[in-house]
Amino acid sequence: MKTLKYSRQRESIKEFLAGRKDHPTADVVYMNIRQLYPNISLGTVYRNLSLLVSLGEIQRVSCGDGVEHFDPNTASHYHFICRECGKVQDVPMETADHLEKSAAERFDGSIEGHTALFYGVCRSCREKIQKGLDKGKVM
Amino acid sequence: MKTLKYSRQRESIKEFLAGRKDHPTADVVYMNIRQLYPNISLGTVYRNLSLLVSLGEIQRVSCGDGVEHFDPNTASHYHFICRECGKVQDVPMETADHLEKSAAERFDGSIEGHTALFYGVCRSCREKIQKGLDKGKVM
DNA sequence: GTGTTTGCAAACAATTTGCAGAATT
DNA sequence: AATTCTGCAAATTGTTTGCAAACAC
Repeated sequence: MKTLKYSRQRESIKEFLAGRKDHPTADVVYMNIRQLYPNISLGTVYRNLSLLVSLGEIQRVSCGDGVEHFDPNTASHYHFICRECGKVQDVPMETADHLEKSAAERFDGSIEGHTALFYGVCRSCREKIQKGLDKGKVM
Repeated sequence: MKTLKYSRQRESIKEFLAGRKDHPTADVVYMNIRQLYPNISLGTVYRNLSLLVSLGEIQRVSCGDGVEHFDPNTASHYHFICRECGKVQDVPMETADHLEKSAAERFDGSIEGHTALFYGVCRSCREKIQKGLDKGKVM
């Protein structure tokens, strides 16, 4: 049988994620936790993130950028990825569950759920681009 | 300047993809093209797939299974991934573009597009499960 | 003490890249 | 002849795993 034992590393990973509004990658988690526990290893971060996902305490978010992101909110919701900085954030809107009905009508298999990903440019990147263009046009 | 030269390998990759209703991975493309051109290398397959994507002739589809899939249909549409066999297919329904308006109202950044991914069990896996047969992963 | 978790390094899987030779124009 | 494309192998990147020591209960 497998009981769960306390680990300060795991605790701090949970805390760190909970304190973010975006959804960092394992490496970003690692870089940050290292401030507090300089000896933590990347393997431990990966192991704990996977454990937390399978415990249902956090959610793994894949968005096609080749890296997994982690979200402390396990409720079903939509995400946004910025094509400039790659940051992944929540989109605070209702999920369109009626889409699953439409899909089921037109698809020959059972639909169990869906995800949606919006992409574009986030606010801070939009601002940076505007400033960068202005400064860049110094001829 | 970079002109494009003919290559039978690239042609056969395009043909192979066009003849599939599902969206294979680079490795599956490789395995299949190898029947025709036994000396083709995986690197060439990857290079051509990337080239075709950047030419806008095919589409790259990421669906969180850790491998990229390739779709000969470049129009915006939704996908389905089977949690049993991993096969990725199209869902022939209209895209819900009004979602982008909703998202834009609630999100502080510019929304340029969206994708949706449905998941569940495809027909052939459902049948196999009912029969109790073994199932292999087809990516 | 028993079982879980850690740090480290090595292993892995998917994809990319450097290079010399082959193919296309 | 000039470029582009290929096959091969090595390199990269993100993630997982084996193991002995450290930690929690």
